[in-house]
Amino acid sequence: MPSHDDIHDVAGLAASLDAALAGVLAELGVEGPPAAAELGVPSRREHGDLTTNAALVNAKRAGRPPREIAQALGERWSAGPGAGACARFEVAGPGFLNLFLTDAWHRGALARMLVAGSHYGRGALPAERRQKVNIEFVSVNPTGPLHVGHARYASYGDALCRIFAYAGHDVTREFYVNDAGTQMLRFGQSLAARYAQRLGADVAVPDDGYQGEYLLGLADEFIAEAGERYLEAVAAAPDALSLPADVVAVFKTWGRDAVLELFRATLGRLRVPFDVWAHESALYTGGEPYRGFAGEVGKALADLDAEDLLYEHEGAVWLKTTRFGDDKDRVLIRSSGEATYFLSDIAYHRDKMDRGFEHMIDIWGADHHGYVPRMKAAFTALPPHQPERLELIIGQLVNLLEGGAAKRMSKRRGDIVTVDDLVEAIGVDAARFLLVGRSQDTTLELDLDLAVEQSSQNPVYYVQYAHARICSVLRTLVERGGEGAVALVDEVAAGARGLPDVAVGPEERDLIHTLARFPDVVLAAVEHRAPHRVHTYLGELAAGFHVFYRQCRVIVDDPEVSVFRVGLCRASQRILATGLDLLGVSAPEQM
RNA sequence: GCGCCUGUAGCUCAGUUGGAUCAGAGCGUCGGUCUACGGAACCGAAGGCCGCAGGUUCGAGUCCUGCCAGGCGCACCA
Repeated sequence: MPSHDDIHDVAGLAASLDAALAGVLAELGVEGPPAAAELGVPSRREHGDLTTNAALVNAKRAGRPPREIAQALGERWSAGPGAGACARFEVAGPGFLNLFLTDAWHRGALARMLVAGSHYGRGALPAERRQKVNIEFVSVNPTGPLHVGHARYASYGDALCRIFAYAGHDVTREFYVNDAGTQMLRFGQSLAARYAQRLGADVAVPDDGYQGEYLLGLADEFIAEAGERYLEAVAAAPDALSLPADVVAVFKTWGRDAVLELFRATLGRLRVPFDVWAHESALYTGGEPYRGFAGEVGKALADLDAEDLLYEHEGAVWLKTTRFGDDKDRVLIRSSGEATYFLSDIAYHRDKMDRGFEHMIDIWGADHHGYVPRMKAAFTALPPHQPERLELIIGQLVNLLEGGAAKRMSKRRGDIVTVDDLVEAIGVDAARFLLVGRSQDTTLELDLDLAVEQSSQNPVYYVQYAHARICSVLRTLVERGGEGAVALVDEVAAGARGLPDVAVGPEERDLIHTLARFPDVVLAAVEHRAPHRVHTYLGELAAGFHVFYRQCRVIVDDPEVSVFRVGLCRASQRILATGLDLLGVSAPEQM
């Protein structure tokens, strides 16, 4: 929906400047297209409404002083495509071109935003850059409740998905369930032990099992469903570790499904939905076995064998990951005959490629970053050998403080602060805004006591307040008989007319500039995989609105001024709501 | 020892991927503002050699190198 042919949005204006620049350079006899320049809103009002470094960037190739090129560009643009938009221009500093735009341009820009409504900036990604993308995140093994660390990745990943989709990508959100392997075995054994304990038998939870109390609750649920049917079998074993596989399997499977239900509920409360729940265990079933493994795992082994990348050593089967930059080769099949986690992970990514994703993103915690080189190597080893299609994003950890001291969490000890605890304490909106407010590259300091104590001054309320305030103003306007102004703005939004011909004041101008940046912010957030940019932007937009609001009354006698300001309110309201939604935060109409 | 991330105001963090007073925001502290549409707001002050030292160029918080400090990793665990 983005049209780059209208000068009343920044992208369109940039295109018209590019055209003028090309003309200037052509006159100077420069071959080829101009170097990419930046067009942005300067931080200082004196520097105009928009400013570009186009002359600076192209001066070297043109062999002329930057200021001279800027002057020529300004003249050519203001006389040509910029005729109605340019009030005046200025060549500044080493060669910046500062553009001072007319009130008419600002009104036009605002009108365009109103027409776009809650879709302003949607589809900002050019068609050729849109892809079918799979984003996998959280992906924790289903052995216990989600903790605040997971909440960060969940919030980050979900926001990234929303922003990708908004910008134009076709996004699939995926949760990989690690329900095979040793950890699940321990989990099943632990649950069996708790089950027996609840029924009066003396079976200990394995030392390296899951000690958390939540297992008692799960055991009770299990008893409610299955009764004492398995008590004899469990109590007969000398200890939980030596339980027969078929008995453990019952607890493993039931427990997994129960925990996954908890995940769904918790993530649902956090507003983090998933399209696909991919089970590791499912990778081992179906089709003809290869090297003793069926399903996707067998296919992966066959593929790697065909590339001549497997070998046996000390009873284990290894993959030559060193061929692709890893420090050492890695085991795929242990000497015991069991698959490693690495093997199923390879099979899993192979399957993702099979499912036709052009681009795949995995979001991992920093504690897994040592795993990156081997995963990259394995992915490169698999046909069609396109490592750039797999992107591994490493998110830094959450540092939990309690009483000013670092708190260490351990799921096996059962000593954790859960996502539900956090949401219960400060609410979903505050939690999500907090968790997604910082770059994923930096460790997040989370002082729970402080978060609870200060939740009422969480920055999220500043942004939400701006939205609620606008809703309130518009309500009041209607109550006082101002439906006419609202109706006129509706007509502008429908594209039926323009905004009235009023002068645009400095605060109004600033607010329009900020609003106009939104599509660029969305693009930058996609480009850098950085939802926190939307977070930062929303703070600036809310501030800009509050300043405008303080200075400019919306409900005034002059109907034209009123309509224009209602338009400004409406556009701000829409963009605030859209931006908040991209972060999974609500935009309340009153607080 | 090797690898990844981080080091900006008292605290928590931005800084549009090299641009102009670029030293920024929020919180905290101190002081102001509206008898009008929501004061969860607005305005102002104090507070920083952007970890340290070199380098690259018209120009560096941003890029390169070397140190220093913190976090996280370096399994036939996941």
